[in-house]
Amino acid sequence: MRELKYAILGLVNRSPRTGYDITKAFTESIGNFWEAKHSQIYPELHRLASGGLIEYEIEIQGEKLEKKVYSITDKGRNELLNWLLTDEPLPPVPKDSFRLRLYFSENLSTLAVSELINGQLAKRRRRLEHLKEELHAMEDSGEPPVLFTPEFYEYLLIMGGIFREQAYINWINEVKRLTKCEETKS
Amino acid sequence: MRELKYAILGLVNRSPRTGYDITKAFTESIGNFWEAKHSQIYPELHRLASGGLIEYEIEIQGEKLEKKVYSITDKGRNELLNWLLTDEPLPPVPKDSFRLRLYFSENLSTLAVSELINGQLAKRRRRLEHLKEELHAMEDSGEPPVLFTPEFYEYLLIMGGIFREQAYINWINEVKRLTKCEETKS
DNA sequence: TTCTGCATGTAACCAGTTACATGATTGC
DNA sequence: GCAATCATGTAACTGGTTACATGCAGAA
Repeated sequence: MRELKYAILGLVNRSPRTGYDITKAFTESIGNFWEAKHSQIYPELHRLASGGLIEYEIEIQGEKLEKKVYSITDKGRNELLNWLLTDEPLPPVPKDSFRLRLYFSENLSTLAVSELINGQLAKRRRRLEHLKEELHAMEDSGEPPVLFTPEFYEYLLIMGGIFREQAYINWINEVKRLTKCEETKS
Repeated sequence: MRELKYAILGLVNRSPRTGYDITKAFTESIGNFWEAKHSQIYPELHRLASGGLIEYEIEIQGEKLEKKVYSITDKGRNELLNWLLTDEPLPPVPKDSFRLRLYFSENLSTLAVSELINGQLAKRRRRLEHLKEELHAMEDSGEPPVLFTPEFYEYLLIMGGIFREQAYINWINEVKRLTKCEETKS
């Protein structure tokens, strides 16, 4: 628990950045397995700063726009490393509302079920395509990522998203196959 | 949103049951994609009952133990069907703290990274084995589930869990392969 | 000058967890 | 008699979302 804390520590550990930068990061690569809105991030930054895990300098953009550029402290880096080394039990399975609907589909007509399934399939395919584009963008931009660098781990995590979404799609296809075996059996 | 509501409606729609029964269901098959504790379920049952979506009769167990057996009303069944037919955008990606740790593993030694990875792999394998046992238990107990029955959908959902966990394991194995390519390249 | 993006915050609410609290039943 | 399990609830808290609220900077 308290994992947003470590997500933020990990980001400001890579380089000093503003709350806005951090918010953006959660919509980019890291957003493939952790999301957070600015309304959660700003209060957390205040907590981390008052706990001495990060600190900030005010930078002026243009004439008078103030931005707070946060960087990690030794104490913060310590807590981050500590958390990275802790071994925790598997978290509960992710809640999944498509699965919940399918589970109760005994109440639907076969047509409605197939619409439910095909709708989900289309959305999952779109998500998969986005991830593949991200991966290809990384592969096209110069050398393959050097082992154990941030870019390397980013690459692995995008790959992880692709595996996850591909498996979801494979499962849905299997579901389609099984729900249609009366049609195809004849 | 408000999805616990529909999970409960779906269950009491299958057959009348107590809060305790519902709680148990969330630790069994449905627990592979939705979890809830009794402390969340009882208040929700009160809300659903006062909204007229379910109703209960008090049954006496033994001498004086009262249990409330809830059943669905027409209004409740209607809302359930309605929800089953609604099409919603994909929910945000599930939060995943192993992925978060791996993402920031640039701060770990290669040994620590491999411990992190192997620890996760072992836990995922155990979860996968449980799911496979559930599936085999279903397959062994008599006929294959009849299409479009609750048992059929339960079967599909356990299969879905297996696909999900298997993909996670496949990804971790790929990560292992990539993080060891210096060793194996020579 | 107008629109998009940069930048920071708070308040109210909702979902979910942990802990507290109690008591009956059944099988050994 | 004791332990496991059946049975139902509440309170305090944490994490996260939605909505409210404001204002500057840079580019067209």
